[in-house]
Amino acid sequence: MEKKEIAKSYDFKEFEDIIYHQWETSGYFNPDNLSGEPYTIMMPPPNVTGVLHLGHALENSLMDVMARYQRLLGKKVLLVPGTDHAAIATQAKVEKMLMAGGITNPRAELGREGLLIKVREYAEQSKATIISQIRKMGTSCDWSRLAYTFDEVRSKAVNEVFVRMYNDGLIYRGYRVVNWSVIGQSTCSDDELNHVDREAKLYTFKYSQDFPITIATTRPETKLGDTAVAVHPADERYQRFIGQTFTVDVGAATPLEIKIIADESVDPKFGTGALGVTPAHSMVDYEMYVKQKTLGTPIGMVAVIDQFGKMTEAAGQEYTGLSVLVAREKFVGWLKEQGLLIAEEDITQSVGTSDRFGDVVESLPMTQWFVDVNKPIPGKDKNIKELLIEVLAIGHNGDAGQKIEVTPTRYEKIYFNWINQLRDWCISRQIWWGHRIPVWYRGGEQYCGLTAPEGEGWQQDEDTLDTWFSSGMWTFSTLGWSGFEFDKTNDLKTFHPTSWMQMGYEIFFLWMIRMILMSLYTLNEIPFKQVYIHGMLRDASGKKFSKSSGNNIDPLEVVAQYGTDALRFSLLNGVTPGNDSRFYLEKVEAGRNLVNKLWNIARYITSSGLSKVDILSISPETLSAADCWILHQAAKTILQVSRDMEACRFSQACETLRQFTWDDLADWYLEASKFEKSEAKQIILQRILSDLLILWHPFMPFVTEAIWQEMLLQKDLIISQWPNIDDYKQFIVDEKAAQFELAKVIIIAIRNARSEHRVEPSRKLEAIIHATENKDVIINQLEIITALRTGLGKVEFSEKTEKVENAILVSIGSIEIYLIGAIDAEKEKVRLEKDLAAIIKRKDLLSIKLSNQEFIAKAPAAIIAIEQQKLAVLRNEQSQIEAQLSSL
RNA sequence: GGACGAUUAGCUCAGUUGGUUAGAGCGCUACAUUGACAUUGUAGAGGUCAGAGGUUCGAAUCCUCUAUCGUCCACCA
Repeated sequence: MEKKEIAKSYDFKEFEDIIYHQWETSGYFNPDNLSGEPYTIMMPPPNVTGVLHLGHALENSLMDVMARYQRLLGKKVLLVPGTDHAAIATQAKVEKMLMAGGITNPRAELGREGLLIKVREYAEQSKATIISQIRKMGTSCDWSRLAYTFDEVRSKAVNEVFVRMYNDGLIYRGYRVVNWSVIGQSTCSDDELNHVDREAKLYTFKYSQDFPITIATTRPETKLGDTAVAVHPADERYQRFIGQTFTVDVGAATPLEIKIIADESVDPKFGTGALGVTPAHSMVDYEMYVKQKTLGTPIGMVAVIDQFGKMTEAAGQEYTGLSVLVAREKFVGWLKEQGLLIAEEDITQSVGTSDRFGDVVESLPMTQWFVDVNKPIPGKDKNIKELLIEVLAIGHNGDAGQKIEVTPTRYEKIYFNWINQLRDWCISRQIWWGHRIPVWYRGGEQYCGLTAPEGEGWQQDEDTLDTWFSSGMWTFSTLGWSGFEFDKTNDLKTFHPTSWMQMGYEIFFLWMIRMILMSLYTLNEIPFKQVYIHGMLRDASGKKFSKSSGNNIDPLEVVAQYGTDALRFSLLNGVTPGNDSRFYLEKVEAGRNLVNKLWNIARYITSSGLSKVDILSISPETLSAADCWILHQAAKTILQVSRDMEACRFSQACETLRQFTWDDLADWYLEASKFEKSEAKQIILQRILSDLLILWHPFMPFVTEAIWQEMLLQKDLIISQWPNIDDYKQFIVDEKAAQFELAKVIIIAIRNARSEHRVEPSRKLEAIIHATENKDVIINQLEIITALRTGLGKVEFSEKTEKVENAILVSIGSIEIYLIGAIDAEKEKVRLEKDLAAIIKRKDLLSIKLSNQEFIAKAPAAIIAIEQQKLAVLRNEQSQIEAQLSSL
């Protein structure tokens, strides 16, 4: 057979783009061309705010590892790629760029349509970049199903769900206190806030000389809108005032009516133990306001700050139009003049800032749209909160088959904790980039529908929806769901609920909860069966990657230098679910070295031509100890890796594979095969290589595919079959495999001894165990120890063997070791005698090691059996769930 | 204040549900070198598994407490 010259090292540049193109055109990324049980993963859609970073590279690696593994198991795998329009994030980014370009107020100068054109241009450009980057990572996604949260199908789905929820009374419009970004001119949800510590002054004062209670505040200007003072109900100092109302004039438009109320949440030990209540400008105070209202003892609400961060007329003539900071000084000045200010103290305060715009958010009462999480869903007699708890606790409607599993499980605890404090979700945003709220107004009329109502004079709501409203629908909007008539698309029936979802813990609640909520509400199905939480990537010193710290690394640059496989390996190896990991180039280098090692193993194995005979045609009796051992190691590896993959222990799987590839295969078996050549060895090597490529393929798709095609001359690695150990089983003979383990120990001991005696080792001193054939060999460690100690009868030397030149045969017990590569056999013999003498001196070490061998000697078949059982358990559990699901 | 992590070799981290002698990668030291591979090979040094108690035949692993670091949530009016 004619063979072409294979390069000495793997050149990824020569293969990656070509191979990706092959995959794409092969059609195997598209499950329509595959058969088997469906397996679905929806790519968490990257925001169209720019280019992909290493975090995305990690996500792509994770989802692709799983997708490729499942495909090799023979499943109909769907991995849907997509992008997210990321409402606020994208608009904020474009506005910043426009402002940097000289447009001081983009919204005012460009208008709604004008600004949207700019944002759209930017988004489209980002999308193109992102998509090319995903390709570069080797992600095996179905490009024919590419989705975008803001495209036509997805937008239709958004409107459809909004209208349904509106009609079910789950979406309502209300006047409530919300987080407001003055710079962004928009609301922010609680989850979009970052809490930062800053210096503040705590002022202690009284509203008036005759007011009985002293209060403290860091926001004196808001006190112009106070309507109550709250104290702890058990606080003896203030109990007698509870229920009373005082009228005080602090300069606001109308004198303040301050009612003394009792509230458990007041800490009697903090400050004066009394709290001035400003319902309009504090979330906590607003909640007291609501509580008082339900109790039938309402208090007032006065907004003194407007949406531009300026004081309103309600704050009084002197304050109207002032910024909050100026108003604060003015009010403090007034308190001083009046002798009402009692103390002023520096404290550190934690304030909420807008995630996207960076300014400190104001709490303002506004009319906004909300999703009610406490109202029972019509026809389900459970509210959203209860549903959210149910799916993780016992499964949807108590069905264990509809239970969501989270890896690692500790996140489940955090989830429940979080759901308990879930408040109504504010879904309206005062920005323009996003799905516009499908509600129209005319006079006092309000209409909600998919399209504008008939008739003149209807005005659509100006606001857009929170970006998570659309990404919450991602698991099914990507499958073409967009309303009643599409409810039962084939894709939806086949691929939903999806099988596996992975996300970073930083968006665990933000996104996961919304996906569950949307899917349960819309389809009455869980969105996914398993969630895998990954940690954040940090730089070598443990810092977060960010633009501001200038430590950003472009994944494409790493790929250009080391190749995609090396990068993927470095991202997956040494990383455990839910934990942060550090990224540094040495790790990528290690990956590259491994990739190259694999390439060279393959090069060596295939260099003498390919055998056409299959492993099954070998008769087990003809195998040497080394053959038997490597087949056993291979079988064990296959089982362990399979188990690790089932349990999402990707790092562990990498480690197991690396160990087998480098230590077992390259360093021992391949070396042994150099001087114990046999036809069987070639067949075994070829078979192991072939299976090894399949095992590695999810982690390093390119190099495995390159070897598969270039050296094994085969096609379609991507849909080949995950190795099965049944073919290996018949070759696993405990005694033989154990003999090789034992030989390894002896060889290492000899090497040690050489090294201790500073004996120059001959060039390439290698050794191999040769099982005595046609004899029942029983490993008797005592026999061996005795032989080594005494150097008597059973240790023999011979000058040469028939098979290899310059080799010395040493027989120890029933084991024969060939020491290979000796230049001078006579000299070598003398050395070896010395070495053996040294070993005998170190008998403690040796005997310990040999006693360890005793364990291994019994193990091989038993280990295989145990591993196989464990894997079966893992897979069985899953197939039981599948069975339950399909029976519904 | 509440919750959740982490603490293992010089560095970065594994450790599969308690099991014989605690592992890997990188780094370091010594040695080797023409045919699979220097993106290499062989060997070596290096650990009181944060600390203290407890459970157990047996603990890095389970329980309690302490210390240090980190993250999230709530919050200081």
